[in-house]
This record gives sequence, C-alpha cells and structure tokens, in this order.
Amino acid sequence: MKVTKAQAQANRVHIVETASTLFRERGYDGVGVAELMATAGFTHGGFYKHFRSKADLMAEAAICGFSQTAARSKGVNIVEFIKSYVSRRHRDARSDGCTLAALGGDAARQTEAIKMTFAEGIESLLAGIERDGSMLSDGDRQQARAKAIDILAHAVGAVVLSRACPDDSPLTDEILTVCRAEILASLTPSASTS
Amino acid sequence: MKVTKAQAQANRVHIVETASTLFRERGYDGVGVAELMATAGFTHGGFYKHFRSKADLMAEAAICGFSQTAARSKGVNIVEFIKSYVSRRHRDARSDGCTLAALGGDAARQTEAIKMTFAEGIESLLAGIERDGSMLSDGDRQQARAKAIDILAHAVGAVVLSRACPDDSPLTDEILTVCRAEILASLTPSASTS
DNA sequence: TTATTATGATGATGATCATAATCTAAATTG
DNA sequence: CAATTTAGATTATGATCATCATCATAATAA
Repeated sequence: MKVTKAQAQANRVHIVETASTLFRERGYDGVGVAELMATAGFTHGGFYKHFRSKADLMAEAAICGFSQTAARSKGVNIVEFIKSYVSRRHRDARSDGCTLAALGGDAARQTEAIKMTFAEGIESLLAGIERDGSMLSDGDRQQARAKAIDILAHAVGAVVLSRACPDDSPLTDEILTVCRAEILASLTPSASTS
Repeated sequence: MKVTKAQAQANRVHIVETASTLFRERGYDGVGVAELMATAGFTHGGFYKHFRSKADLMAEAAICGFSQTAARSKGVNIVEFIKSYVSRRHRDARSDGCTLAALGGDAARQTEAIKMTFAEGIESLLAGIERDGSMLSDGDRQQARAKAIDILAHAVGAVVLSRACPDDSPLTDEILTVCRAEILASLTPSASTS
C-alpha cells in the first residue's frame, strides 16, 4: 500500500497523463475524480495526497497536454503542422489531439488559474509557429507574431467547427478541407500588404 | 397548478430560452435540470412533461440560440458582423453570444442528434454570411460558400482562444485585435487567386 | 355538468459528485 | 534497527445529478 518515492512520482505523472487524455475526450465536467483514478489504476481515496483539488489537476493536465502538442510539433514546419492539425485524423483523435481544440471552450468557464495555463499553452504553440518563419520571410517580428496568432485561431476554429458536426455530415469534412486550403494559401501571399 | 394550453406552451418556450442562456454560460454539464427549472421559475418535477430528456432540451436550446444569432445578424453586412463577433463585448457576453463559440467544444462530446442541430445552425450562419457577397463580388457561388466557411471558422476560433485566456491577460485582447484585422483584410483581397 | 386529459408540484430514486478522515504498511530518515 | 513519514486503500461525507411515480388540480371535451 506504500510505494517508493520515485514510484509515487511516477504514479502522479501517470494520473496527470490519464487526466489529460480523459479530460480532452469528455470535458472537465464529464470526468469525475473516482473514474479518473480508477482509469489510472488506483482507488479515488489517494487522490488528495497528490493534488489539492480537481481544479489543480485540471491545470496540471492542461500543461501536460500542451507540452505534448509542443513536443510533437517540434521541428515541423508550418505547412506540415497545418496539414496535420486541420485534418480528419486530428478531428477524430480528440483524446490524443490538441488541448486547445478539445478544451478551449471549457477553459472559458474555469478559474483564472486554469486560464493562465491555457494562455501559457497558447504562447508555447505560438512560439512553435513563429519559429518557422517561412510564412513571412520578409516581415518583421511583430508581423510574424500576429500571423502566428491568426493561424492558430484559424486552425483551432476549423477543428472545433468540424467536431461540432455529425460524423457522417458532409459539412464536417468540408470545413476541414476549405479551411486547410485557405490557411495554407494565406502562408504564401503573392503580395503581403502593409 | 395547471395552466392553459397556451400558457403551457409559453412556459415551455421560456424553459428553452433559459436553458439556452444557462448552457452557454456554464456548459451542458455545468447546469442541472433542477437548477435550470428553478431559474425558469418552476420546480424540477414538471421537466419531463415538457421534454423527453435533458439531451432533448440541449438540442432545442441550441436551435433557439442559433436562431437568436441569425436574427441578430439579419441585414448586417459582413464587416459589421465580424466587428461585433470578434469583439471584447462578444467575448465577455458568453451567455448572450453565439452558441457556436460558447458550446461548439461541448457539442463535439454530445449525441449525433445534437451535433445535427449544430450542423444546421452552422448552415444558417453560413447562409447569413454568404447572403452578403461583398467579400467576393466577382467570385462564383462555390467560392462564396468556401469563403463563408473560412470566415466563420476563423471568427469562432478567435473568440474561443480569447475566452480561454485570463481576463487580465494581454493575450486575450491581442488575439481579438489581430484576428479581427486579419479577417477584415481577407474580405477585400487586392488580388483574388485562382 | 360530468368525464377526460395533462400540467406541474411533491418527493423519492439510485448514481455520481468533490472532498476528507482514518488506517495500513512500506519507504525513508535517523 | 527504530522512528518517522507518507502513498494509497477504505470508507464516509453531504451535495447534486438525471429520471420518474404519484397526485392534485385546472383546462378542456363530452
């Protein structure tokens, strides 16, 4: 019933990862502490030895999710990033996909502390997009950031809209196809204004 | 304790409107039937005389919310629509704003029946955007629809992202400002490709 | 006026919710 | 090796959850 310090730490990490997946799949309000711990392989009693509250875990799970996405998009150029982000595969893999697309709407209803982790997560995604400056090779830094923000919002909106449609609806694919093409087209403007 | 047929119908409508507001503010899982009925001015017992289930009400509330937004954007040109949609005012008025921006993320986790109402809601919003064809005066119909889809996803993404940030975060305003400008700029392209 | 229908209040159902006190056994510390 | 700490199981807390059976009553139909 007890476990080595390293094992306890590993268990904690495992709980956070499990939560991150489960929350993305069913929303913050759709998963209870008991089910969460059971899924991670524990009884729910030990939960509060690891976290001060469910809200605390939500914040940690968000950080975990964002770093997963950041790690996955490491060294990937924007074109590839958009192609994989605005895709059927990503749309159908909610529990494994971007935290922002899966829980952005839920975050709006959570505490400021949780929103803070989302803001940081957004910043890290922006950094990843900005790093690959291929979409504005001649622009200044401020424009690069603006473009990154715009691309991210655009891509998240496409995935959220697509997911809100029935699986067999033609609209769900149409949204992805259209937005993917538009975003990619906006990356290589024939003439950048201002 | 009983009420005229017309009154019962009015009560039903009132419950749907209340639900539409409450759901947008707190999410589908964030509002219970009891609280919902209490807010509407009833006890929770009568709920199932009006609706077969909570899920049924979610669908009806979504339709109600979408028709509100459609009515509000009636006769408004795209520029004005975007200006009001991608705005601080809209971001802060979740319970009164667009159902898609408030509950699009939640919809992904609901039944196909509810997603169907979202798909229909999206179509009605698209129709509103397409009707005002000022952004593609020389384009064909298919391009107009594609552009409408793109604009809607873009705008929804901006609001969702902004709402996921803390109220006092500079990022929350930056997202809106940047995206609003980019969307408006995309409406009047100096040279439309293909 | 009488019979029928159906609204909506009351109250109960059994789940599940987040949180917590208690206890144990093992790991760490001395 | 002894003392202390603590992970995690057990169990309990009191709310709240969606759903429903019951019932009085008032609106309608006969």
